[in-house]
Amino acid sequence: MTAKLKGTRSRRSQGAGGAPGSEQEAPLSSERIVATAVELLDAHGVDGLKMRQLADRLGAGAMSLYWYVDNKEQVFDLALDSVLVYRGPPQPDGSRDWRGDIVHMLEDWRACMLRHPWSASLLPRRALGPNILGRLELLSKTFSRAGVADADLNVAIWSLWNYVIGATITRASFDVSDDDRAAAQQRLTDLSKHYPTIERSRLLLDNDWDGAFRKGLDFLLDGLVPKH
Amino acid sequence: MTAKLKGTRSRRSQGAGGAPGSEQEAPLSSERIVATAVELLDAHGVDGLKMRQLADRLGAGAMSLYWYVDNKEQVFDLALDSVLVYRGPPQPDGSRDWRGDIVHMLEDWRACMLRHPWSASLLPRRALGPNILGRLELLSKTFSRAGVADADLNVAIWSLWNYVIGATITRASFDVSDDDRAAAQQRLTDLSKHYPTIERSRLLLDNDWDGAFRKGLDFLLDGLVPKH
DNA sequence: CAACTAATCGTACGCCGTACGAGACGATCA
DNA sequence: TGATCGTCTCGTACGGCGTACGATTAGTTG
Repeated sequence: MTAKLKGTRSRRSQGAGGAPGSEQEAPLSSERIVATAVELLDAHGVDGLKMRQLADRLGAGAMSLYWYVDNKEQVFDLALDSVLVYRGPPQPDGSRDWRGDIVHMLEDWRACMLRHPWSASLLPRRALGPNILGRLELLSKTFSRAGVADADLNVAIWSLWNYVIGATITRASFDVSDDDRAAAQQRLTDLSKHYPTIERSRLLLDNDWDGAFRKGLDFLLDGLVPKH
Repeated sequence: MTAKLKGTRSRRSQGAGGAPGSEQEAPLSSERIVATAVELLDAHGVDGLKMRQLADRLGAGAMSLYWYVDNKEQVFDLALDSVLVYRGPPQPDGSRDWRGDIVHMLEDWRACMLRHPWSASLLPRRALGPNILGRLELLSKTFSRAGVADADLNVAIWSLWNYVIGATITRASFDVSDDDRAAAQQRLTDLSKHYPTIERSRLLLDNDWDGAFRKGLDFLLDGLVPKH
């Protein structure tokens, strides 16, 4: 029935009667669907992804997608995981700078998600894909290398995971399309009015997000690994 | 036109012809709508809240709700903020145990959100309500009391905010209805199979979430406040 | 030729949020 | 008294969504 194996691919209709000059469409495939879904998600956000529009963009009928994916949720799962491929730490392996490796891994993770602002908020409520698990596995291995084990290891992994997810979601939620940046700023300024400490610190207005992320990360790592 | 002021309230129809014994409904109001929305969100999650069902539960027609709220998004905003009221730290004020106050505030915040698992994931993508801002203001004041100021204060607030949000979202996402707890466990066990370090540490299976939250929080606070 | 499989997609169904406008009711005023 | 108004309720309808179903086409295999 609904076999999801990539079979041999060949033929393609290009209109009626062989009219020349019509554009050549690549054949439909799971990969193309996912790649196009990522484009649309980047452009319109989570709520802006519609199956019909996705199919349109691929030059296909809406229901054709369902030969390759079970449902819209699976599109989310695949798009999310596809965005989180990790090349690995700069020094392939035996490096003893475990802390540098971890920081690199987490900053890269955050950067990947900020490049696709929908991804962070999607991650916690969707299934874990191989790329995400690969990152977790690598993180665990690196901590082991640093001498963290057992219960401490789980505490470390989850603390960092939580921190990275939270920081990225928060950061992404403060991004707005340039169109209404002014309006958003005004709204935040007004909001602050009745909260003096928040207003004085300009907490909602300008922040060095990257620097703050890095600082909190350092503090966490200071505590998470044994004295030295 | 669409005035949103709570006016004088009085009459209520109770069916046709004055049939006796019909149940008395409280009049519709913004408060009742929000309270019932919270009930439904608790029961069915973010995607499970439908305007028609909400109206049904209130004994009203679907469109009656729109006299009190602009749209569904506003229902989310109000429900979210309504869930985050904060009673304040145990020692009303002048206490010098700023760290205890902060920990209390953040653990209470996390507890509030875990009581309503939909709230954490909603918070970052919805408008900030007065209760949330009140918590932030109190947090800022407490840090000021501890001698943290200016840029450091913003770093501290956002690091903690990120950590709490991330921890709560992650924690909530691991909660499943008891029905399919077994299935979920099995799925995670299978997943771990190909990731040896994850499997050995049982990272995805059993965790002391509360303990881990508290530990990471302590590490963050250790770093965020000046030596002493 | 027939039978089977892989792939495409038009149509239709049920559900959603909500625009619109008609009504019901009490209060106000001529 | 009746006309008018503001407040509140809700039936109907519209457009858009995800997707079930089954017809259709084309290539492969006998």
